[in-house]
Amino acid sequence: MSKLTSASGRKKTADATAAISRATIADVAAAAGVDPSTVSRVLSSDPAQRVREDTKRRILNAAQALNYQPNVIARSLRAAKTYSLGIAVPQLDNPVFAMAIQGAERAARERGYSLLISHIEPGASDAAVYQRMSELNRVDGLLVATLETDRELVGALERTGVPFVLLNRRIASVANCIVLDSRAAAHKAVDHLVSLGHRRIAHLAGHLDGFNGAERFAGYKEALLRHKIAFDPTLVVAAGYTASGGATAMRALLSRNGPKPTAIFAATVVSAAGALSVLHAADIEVPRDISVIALHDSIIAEMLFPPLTTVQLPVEEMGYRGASGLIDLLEGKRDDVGCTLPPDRLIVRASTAELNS
Amino acid sequence: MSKLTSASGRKKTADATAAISRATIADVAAAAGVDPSTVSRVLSSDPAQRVREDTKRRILNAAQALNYQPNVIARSLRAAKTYSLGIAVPQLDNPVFAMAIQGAERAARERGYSLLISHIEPGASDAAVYQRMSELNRVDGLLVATLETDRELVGALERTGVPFVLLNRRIASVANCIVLDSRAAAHKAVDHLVSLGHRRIAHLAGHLDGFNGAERFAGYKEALLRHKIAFDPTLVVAAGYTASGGATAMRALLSRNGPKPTAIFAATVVSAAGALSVLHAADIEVPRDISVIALHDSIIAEMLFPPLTTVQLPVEEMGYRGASGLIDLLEGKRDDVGCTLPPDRLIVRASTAELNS
DNA sequence: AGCATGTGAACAATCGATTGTTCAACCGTT
DNA sequence: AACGGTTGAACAATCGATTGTTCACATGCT
Repeated sequence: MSKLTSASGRKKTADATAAISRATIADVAAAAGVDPSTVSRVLSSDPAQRVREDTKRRILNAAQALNYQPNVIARSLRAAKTYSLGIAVPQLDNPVFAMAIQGAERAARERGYSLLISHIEPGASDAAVYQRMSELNRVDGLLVATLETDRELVGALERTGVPFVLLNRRIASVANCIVLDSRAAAHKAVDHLVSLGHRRIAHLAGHLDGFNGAERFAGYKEALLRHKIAFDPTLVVAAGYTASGGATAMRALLSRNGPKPTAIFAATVVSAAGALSVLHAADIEVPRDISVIALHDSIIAEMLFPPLTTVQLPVEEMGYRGASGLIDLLEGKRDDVGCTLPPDRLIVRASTAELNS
Repeated sequence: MSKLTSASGRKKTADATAAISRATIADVAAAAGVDPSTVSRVLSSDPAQRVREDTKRRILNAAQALNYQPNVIARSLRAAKTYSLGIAVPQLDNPVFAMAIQGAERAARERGYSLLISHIEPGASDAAVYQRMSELNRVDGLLVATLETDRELVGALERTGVPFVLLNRRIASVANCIVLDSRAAAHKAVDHLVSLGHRRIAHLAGHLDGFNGAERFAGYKEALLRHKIAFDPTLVVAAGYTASGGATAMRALLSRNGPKPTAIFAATVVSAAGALSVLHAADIEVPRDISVIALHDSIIAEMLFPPLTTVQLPVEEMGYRGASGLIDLLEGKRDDVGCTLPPDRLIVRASTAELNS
């Protein structure tokens, strides 16, 4: 293919492989009888150059006839942009991450970007993952959504030289964070329990040294205060974000001295699931003997027994806003994209009930 | 390169932006005092060209000193390969898809490929998604894992001209399918129930016109036959792959005339979850009154009440094999990659028990 | 010594699209 | 009719890496 046979030469003989080797801009130019640069300017509607109406029409017709699609790779090389974003997640099977990815993918798709996914193996450092993604020049920006409370994370991210947005975690030195208003969500959950008459409300907390865990715990305390309920630290147990953590924490609560709580506010559906299994095993009936509510709705909530009352959080939208904001950043449309998303709504299922004193 | 300014020129002034603008092959060549083509041949250990040992050393040193990473985009343009695979999924929050993606990502990463993810919006045709991925010249191959029983799917895929591998679905005309041995898994599940003394075993089936639904149903029938249990069609209800489908099917089973089944074999954990909620509501205790087993283990199984006995299926490995095989295909290392993966093992939890007649 | 051979590395084209620059044709003006 | 100005489009360089070809020099041989 030494001498431009690629443009006209191929088109004539390539019917058999038409689906495989796509038309290039040179093919379109040849068909329209113009220079490739003119085609480029017409198709990207470059205002720096005027083009006669009928030339424009010829080009557009040729492009359509050949089903021309610009080659993203070539464009990327020239523009030094990949038109793709990277996201790395520690666990794909956690619905929270799944929904965040789904939102991010939607935003990327709408804006003509691709979403590149990477899994952070347990034990591996996420910094290494971001490093790899950026070193290969494969992404223009990174979405960062990890459970890890890594002090070095931000430093590592900045060293990659690639713009990034943090999801579901606020770090003081980083402006671009999209977070859920966990505090407001906690208020909503506690308000619901209080409205049902509960006052001895326990909290299955997340990681108290992490952003979300701390926020949810703070919201819990604030809500108690607002309802003039004394805060009892023995009613708070860290459960992490796993079912077994929730189970362990629930057992701790049950074996505690003093009157049993009449309601549980769990930081996540997953830990609530663990708690429910312990309650079943202890023959404590939900919601007759104890009410349970958790933050963040997911398909799992509906499947538990009893179906779990939750405060729904806009996780899909968090992913959407994160990706969309990151693209704004990359395209210079905005300088910072931080925002806090309020909880969606309370979804009352069968795990909470009026206190029967 | 008219006058090498890009190579040496930049390096001298770019300390501030060092992290952003990476070294190119021209930079390495300049530093080693050789031609870029020589650098390329040394770094890709091209056997077609011999290079003196000390030249080789100079180049390797320069590359290391500059922390040179080949630009994937440029390489892609030249090679007409993107070194990335696409995968499209209908629901990200279904753990089955999540695990398949995780496996695919692992394989891709190990082989130096990226995984590009796309979500198929409900109601949208997956064909359109694959079309889009391939049109943008963004992927070398596609992993196809959909629930849809789309007759036109294969045609649409072939029209993209991009090699593909089907996951979790066998289609006669397609050689490259990685599937789970649903039939063997069904045997395992039924065997377990029979070993506990059950003989009136109902089946919450998937979609009977889909590959997996049909296979699981066939396996169920075969296993019954092997145990000399008469097949009773009224004990089979299609439940699809949702919790509400499982609930509806379970209600149908309970309202059926004739003796109640003593055990349920559900095609999926999700439909089993729906069934469990109906059983709870009807005050039928599991496993005392009825045993329940489902195919494919997931984190959800552990969270249900009671924790669900399952036959674990190698879904992560399915994704791994799919991606790995697809790359073999692309690199000409293999011509076909079909395989059937046997079920992993039976995981006995609390939802199945000895029949107490 | 002279010619054929071989070795090591530079040269240059290429992938497909974008964009700064050049240039020819045409217009109206004096 | 000559000239300045505008318009429309071609020309050519570029992004970074790969690879077929060329070429200078050193070596071997008779």
